[in-house]
Amino acid sequence: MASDAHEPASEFSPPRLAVSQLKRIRRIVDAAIELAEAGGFEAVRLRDVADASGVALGTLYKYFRSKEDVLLFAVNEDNEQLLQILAARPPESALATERLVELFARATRGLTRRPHFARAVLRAIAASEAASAVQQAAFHLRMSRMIVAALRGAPADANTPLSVLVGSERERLIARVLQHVWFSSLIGWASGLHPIAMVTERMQETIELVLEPRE
Amino acid sequence: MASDAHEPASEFSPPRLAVSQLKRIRRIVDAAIELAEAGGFEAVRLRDVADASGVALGTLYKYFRSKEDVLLFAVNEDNEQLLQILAARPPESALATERLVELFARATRGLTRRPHFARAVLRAIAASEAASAVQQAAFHLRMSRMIVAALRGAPADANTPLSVLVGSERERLIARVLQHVWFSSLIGWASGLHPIAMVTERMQETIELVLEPRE
DNA sequence: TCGAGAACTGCAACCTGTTCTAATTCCTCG
DNA sequence: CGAGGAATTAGAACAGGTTGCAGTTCTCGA
Repeated sequence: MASDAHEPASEFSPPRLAVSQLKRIRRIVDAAIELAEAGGFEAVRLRDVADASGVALGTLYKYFRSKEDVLLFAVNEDNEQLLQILAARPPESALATERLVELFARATRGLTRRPHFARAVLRAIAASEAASAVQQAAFHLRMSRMIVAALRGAPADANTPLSVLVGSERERLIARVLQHVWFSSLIGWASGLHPIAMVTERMQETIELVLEPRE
Repeated sequence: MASDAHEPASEFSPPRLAVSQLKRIRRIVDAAIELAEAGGFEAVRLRDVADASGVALGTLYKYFRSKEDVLLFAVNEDNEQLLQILAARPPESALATERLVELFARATRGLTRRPHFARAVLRAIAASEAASAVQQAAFHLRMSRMIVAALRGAPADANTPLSVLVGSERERLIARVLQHVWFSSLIGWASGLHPIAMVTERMQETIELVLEPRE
């Protein structure tokens, strides 16, 4: 099923791509991001993406399986960047709960700074098929790494490959729970269930519930 | 935006529908469920749904805004039934954690008994627009009620209207967190990220993390 | 340098969600 | 009963994701 030429820059298949091809991919992704920023998921019409990036529709489909795939790729880039930033400037508070709250506040702000784009990628994540599971997993592993780092008050390690698991059993459990709540809250925001501020607020409550002993 | 004739049986607009109309809706929903059970989200082609239920496409669109809307309606029915069952036969364990684990085990089993249908509705939930937020909210409120009941070891109340909030602040927080984790895990399952057994396992871990004092 | 094969292009075609329309049927109220 | 309006129908039409194809261009190894 999962073939060879697909999934550019995936951390799993060695990139046998010429520079010109990488540039094409870049243009495709950039065009998709731009359209998504302007009008969300529906505004990303692949015909337009192809046009804007000076590429034929067929070429686009050579590199990406679907519309979701393009957006998933974009959000993974974003997320990778977040990891880099957090590695460089970790949350500074002395309290684990505060560090986590800050982590999620930053992540949420980073994502929803471009609300249309954020809604678009959330929709792409939620609707993605098994074929794109790899992308999802990468995102997940990256977030876990950041959460564990925040729990420990250590800077996140942006260099070791994602396949290396980090953290104790309990730390990984907490990381999973927080990610689930975050993701699900974001979906709720994207569906118009609640405003964005509530996402951060919910994360704060959740972090306190999970980390602090019962009152 | 939200108009009048839309959203049959919604708990918000008084049902001014003739019996014949209710029957049409029933046939539509049943046909959609059947197709979803057979082949998942993509197999629910609205032309086929209309055909199978002996209704014109236009009529279908008179009662439902979109494909997602039909599936959302179906899953809400399912969920309503779960609430009824739980009201009649609540989890029996003496321990709150065990009652919750059982609640989610039952809910998960009930949903994924028909895996294709489950994937279809999860996709519908995740991708739904603001227009369907009402349906989502109803689902959420119903789940909250069941969770709070399980926390207390009391039978769920299936009769008071959903608009009445139940539980203390803390109980509602726990209910939210558990729902988020559940939903997000299910999405992960639906995307092929992990097997269904893992959903139940993750719920168990999460419930213990949230309810039991730190080790 | 040359030729084979891969990459790319432009474009048409297909599918399915969604919308629209012009008839037709049904129901209700006077 | 009869008229008017709502509900329904069949079917066309439109949009955008996805696929397929025939021809052109690029690239790379011999």
